[in-house]
Amino acid sequence: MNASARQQPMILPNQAVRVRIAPSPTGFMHIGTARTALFNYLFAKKHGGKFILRIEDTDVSRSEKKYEKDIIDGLQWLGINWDEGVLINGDYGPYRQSERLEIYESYIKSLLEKNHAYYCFCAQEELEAIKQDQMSRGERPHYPGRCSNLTKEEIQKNLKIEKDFIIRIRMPLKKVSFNDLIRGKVEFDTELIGDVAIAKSLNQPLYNLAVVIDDELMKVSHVIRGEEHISNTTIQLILCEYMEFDPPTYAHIPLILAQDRSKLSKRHGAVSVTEYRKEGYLPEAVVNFMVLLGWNPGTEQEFFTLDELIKTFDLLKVQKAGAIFNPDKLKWFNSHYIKNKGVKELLNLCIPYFIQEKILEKTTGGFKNPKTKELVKESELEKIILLFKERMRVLSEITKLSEIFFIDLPNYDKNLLRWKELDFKTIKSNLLSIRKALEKEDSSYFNRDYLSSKLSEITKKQGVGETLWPLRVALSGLEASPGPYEIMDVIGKEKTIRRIDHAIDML
RNA sequence: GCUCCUAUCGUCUAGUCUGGCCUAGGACGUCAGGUUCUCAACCUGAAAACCCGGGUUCGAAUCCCGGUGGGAGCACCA
Repeated sequence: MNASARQQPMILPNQAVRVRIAPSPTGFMHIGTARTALFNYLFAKKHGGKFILRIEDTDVSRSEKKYEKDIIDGLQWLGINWDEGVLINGDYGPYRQSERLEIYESYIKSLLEKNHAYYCFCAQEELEAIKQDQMSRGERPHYPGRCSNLTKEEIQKNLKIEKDFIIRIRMPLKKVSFNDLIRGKVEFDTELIGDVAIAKSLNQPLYNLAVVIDDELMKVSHVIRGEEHISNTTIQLILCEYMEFDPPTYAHIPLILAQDRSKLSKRHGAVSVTEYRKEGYLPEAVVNFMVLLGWNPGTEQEFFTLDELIKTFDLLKVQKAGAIFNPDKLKWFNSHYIKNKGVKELLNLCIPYFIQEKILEKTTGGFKNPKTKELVKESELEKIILLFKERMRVLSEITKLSEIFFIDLPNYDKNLLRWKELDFKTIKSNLLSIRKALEKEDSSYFNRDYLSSKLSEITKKQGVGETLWPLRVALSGLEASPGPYEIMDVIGKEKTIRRIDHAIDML
């Protein structure tokens, strides 16, 4: 590939940009599909074009409504909104292939009439055997063309006895090339492909046929899709030729790879957008992360809003090699966006996790702790959120992190109260003096800054680590937690004293 | 196996078209230090790459040739 090949005109003259994402609802939306959708969306918006969502559900046995819903929900959640397509409609619908069957039928008939396609009555098992044989001889497996020259009578006879058939394209022998926006000139020899199947019956098109017809009818100008479709392009180009369609401009984007460099799939863990959403990733983070897999603006900017991306995105700067999915970087983006959220918004995002883990229960006025039966004020929850804003990488972590605020007394080994080599006697007396000082304070003054200044003298006298470590452990029961003043601020005077007493009792 | 695509730190990448500003820049991660009662956050620093071999040139990550590695596709799935 040379650079000059990439300097193709991006937009054909006098042609409106119309792109699409065409997922098949056979599984939860893959992160790769989401990224392809994003690239299409950005390209459309950048060029003032339209972005279409088309559902490719021609395979009835594998398609399910719940997956279609997942795809729709996922795109909406990410903020990748389509201008035309399912749910929205438009001038070129319907946008579900299963609702376009009669459209395909006329094209299939016409291909048959023009002898560009033919009926094939070969049995599947037979074909499978041929394929195995070809593979063993080191050939690329392809249909040998046995039914390509059946007479009209033979065909009629077979149809009459209702012999199973499929429809194959009559592949011309030639070299087919196209100019890929990302890869430059790509060339294939049709001989290696053979007469592939394009329909299961007159109104059951297969993928290659259906895409071509829909892209034509929906006036799709640019097909931006995953690299795995490069070899399909040849078949689609021939179909365009046969049906006298003007083919779209192609751009094949690199794949998202797993750690082992193979195509990212379910066996590698979470691959669906829904999974990330459930775990508590923010859509901003997912979008920001995805766009940088295989593309970058050439500047050192790392954080982008969708609007900034629309301005900056450039298809020609998309990488050609696959990009490994790096979960650490996704988390890093996520924690960045969490840190930049307002408390109220963040709280609302976290509440479902509290409820799911049965830490909070909805009541008429607000929330209640189902274990202690206490009411939990929103202001208290906000304080908690504030404490963990910089500590959580994904929202679901909030429940585990904030556990100590929803229990009666922490449970821990008394050795944890030990600061360095300090003996239990000193620890006990240090805690006692703190307790004494706190006892005098009015509970309404129990906030972090006030307490910190009030206790600073004792702390200095007894030693900072010598005082604060046991105090913090007494309050949290944890080796790592927010600071003692912060905890006291949240739990208030009464609970603070109780937890300190609990520690003293243990010693 | 065959066809196509592809190649800069462990990972995402800048730089390649238009050779010198590259003793190769940034980010994630890792490590060390600072801050600090702990953790996180934050700050500072470090280690870390031009796939290999030839050629062209005063000069190559960048241009040319030849290897090698990696990936995808090869369905009556999409």
